[in-house]
Amino acid sequence: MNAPRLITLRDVARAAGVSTTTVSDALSGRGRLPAATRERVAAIARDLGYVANRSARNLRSGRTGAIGLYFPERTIGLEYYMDVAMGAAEEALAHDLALTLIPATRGLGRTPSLHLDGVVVSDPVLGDPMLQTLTGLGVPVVTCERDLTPGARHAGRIESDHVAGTRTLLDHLAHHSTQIALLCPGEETSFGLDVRVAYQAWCAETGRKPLIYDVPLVCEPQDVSRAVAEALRAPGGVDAIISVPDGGANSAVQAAFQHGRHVPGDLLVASYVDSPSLRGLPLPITAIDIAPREMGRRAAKMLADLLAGTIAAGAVEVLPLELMVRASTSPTTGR
Amino acid sequence: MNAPRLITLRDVARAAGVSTTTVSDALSGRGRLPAATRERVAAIARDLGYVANRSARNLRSGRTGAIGLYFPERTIGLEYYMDVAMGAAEEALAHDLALTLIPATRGLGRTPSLHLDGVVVSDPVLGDPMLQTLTGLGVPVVTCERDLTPGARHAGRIESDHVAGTRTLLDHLAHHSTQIALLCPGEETSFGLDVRVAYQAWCAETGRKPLIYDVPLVCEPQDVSRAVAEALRAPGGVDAIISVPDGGANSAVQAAFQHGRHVPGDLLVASYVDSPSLRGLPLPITAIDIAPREMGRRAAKMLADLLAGTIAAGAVEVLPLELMVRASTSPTTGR
DNA sequence: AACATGTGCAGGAACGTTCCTGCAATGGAG
DNA sequence: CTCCATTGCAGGAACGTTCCTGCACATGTT
Repeated sequence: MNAPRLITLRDVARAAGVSTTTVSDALSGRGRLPAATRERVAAIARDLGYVANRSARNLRSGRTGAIGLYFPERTIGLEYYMDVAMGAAEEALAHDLALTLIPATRGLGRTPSLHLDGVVVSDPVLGDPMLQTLTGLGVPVVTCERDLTPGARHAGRIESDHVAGTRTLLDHLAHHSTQIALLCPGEETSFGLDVRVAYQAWCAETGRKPLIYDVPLVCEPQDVSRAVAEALRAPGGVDAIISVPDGGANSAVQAAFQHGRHVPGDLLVASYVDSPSLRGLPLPITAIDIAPREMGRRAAKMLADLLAGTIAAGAVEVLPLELMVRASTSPTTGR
Repeated sequence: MNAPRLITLRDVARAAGVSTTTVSDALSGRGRLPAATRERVAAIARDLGYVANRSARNLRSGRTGAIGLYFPERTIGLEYYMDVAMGAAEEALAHDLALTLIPATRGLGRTPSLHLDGVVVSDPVLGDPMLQTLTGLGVPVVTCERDLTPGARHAGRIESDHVAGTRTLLDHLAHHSTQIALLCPGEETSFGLDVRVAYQAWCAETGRKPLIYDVPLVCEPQDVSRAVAEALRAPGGVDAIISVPDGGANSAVQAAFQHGRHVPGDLLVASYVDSPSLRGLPLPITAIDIAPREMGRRAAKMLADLLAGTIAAGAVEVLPLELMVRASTSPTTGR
């Protein structure tokens, strides 16, 4: 029942007739060894089924071998973060790092000690106390999207061009609509802020009146229903609605039905954030694919590169967005 | 920029004028030490801000300090697993364990080495090659729901009584309906199997004809739409539909609308798996709350207890289910 | 007084790596 | 042939913890 006494460096060294130093160097690519020796040792290690003990390696090298992932808790829109998490986990594993989930420590009495080499924060929310905790760890932080906290400086960032994304979506909707309402979370995230600002700028340029309806970041379906009801009462009417949060568009469509509107006949509905649940509905919903899996993947890769010293702190990467046009905004083709 | 040379046991020992052994014993509760000494040492350690080095502890004790979480990849229904993950992460942290996400290693060339003290598998799927990989790690495995693999024996299990849950939901629907269709995934999971079997038994007892329509475990909205269309064509008609997968009920309602049916007026729709997105829709959908967060929490706790030796292998725990009656199955109160 | 028993702690060997240092052998330049 | 640089490897000290062993002292028992 006990662990079957794993193979160590020393075992490999004995089998190869060399020192542990040589084995370590051969496997890691360090030291001055001819290729022949490296290969011979590597072959023996493989045959013996040697796998390096992580705790020993970590102890010696002062690492923990793990990076953390933190994101705000939500009751809807979790598909996005799930994808981010899976992308990050895959990429981390490819770099020999474990991806550790960091729960929001609301109820915990003592602050648990987090032993991590770095942290990925997906969608930092202004005022979230965990942000301070995590940056206080003294390890590199890579954020997905910008951290709006004044003076916040992180080791790296992946971001999407939400200004461009918003404009693309608006331009698309403008083909068949004139009054476009935006159901948007507040300015606690760079995401919400950018979409808002881009929307306002676009409205100003095209001479339209901006119609923004707040929905909370932690957005429940009833919040969307309420916002839709309000939007439909707008003076001058509304002939298109963008629901920004992931998953909100379903509720928006249903709410519109309840108010006697027909999508896409006399009302276009789009989501800003795409998600699998929007794709195959009886009425598929137009959205922007913000590639969450790729987001997680890139963030983990950037963190791994920062830790390896391959890249320097302050890196920023921009992820492309893609507009997915579907039936909910195609009045001519939609039935 | 370098790590600020953390406080070690030796530092505390020097400050307290004792040996490292004494400090280690005092903090861990081992050894023969009077309470006075323990408290004095603990106070000094606290003052110095001592936090134990995990790698060293792990190396010495042969642990990794981390447990893994694995679940099948899905394109819908991720909210459930997200909740499981968060519950598990919280509980793990409370036991000083890190919760590591295990991605399905489809594309990875080499099998990455997983260094874990134990694994939680949420919803083992029959035939999933990862199951073998994970049990092959030689560490305790706790499953959420049963593993249907023949001969599979795991260290522990948390399960829900889906037979009881299914009967409760069916009894509820029977008040206002006679022909109840079931949109159910196959028998690769104990969950799908139990719901199916319970449904068939209930139908036999109540003298009804079972109407089962397969939907894949990895269930896209169009799968649900197709199944609904088929169900509505059933000879003798259908006046209630249960969509088993998380998130599928939304699509079912929409599909029913498209076929000219009114929910809950002339068709009741329920989900088996509850999720936040069902709760606050304009038409809230009846479902069984299977408490995913608690599921994750319990699984992590059981694994931690197994590792600590507090409980013995073979433990099984059953989680209560709760029927959440909402408007989609209340033809009298629903508008 | 002699002896067992228990208490309070210290010493030091591991755990499996990494990496710094050192030393023989080799090879070319003078 | 001598000298120095380079190559190929070995020795061994850390990293910070746990835990086995042992020693001194105190307290009871005959």
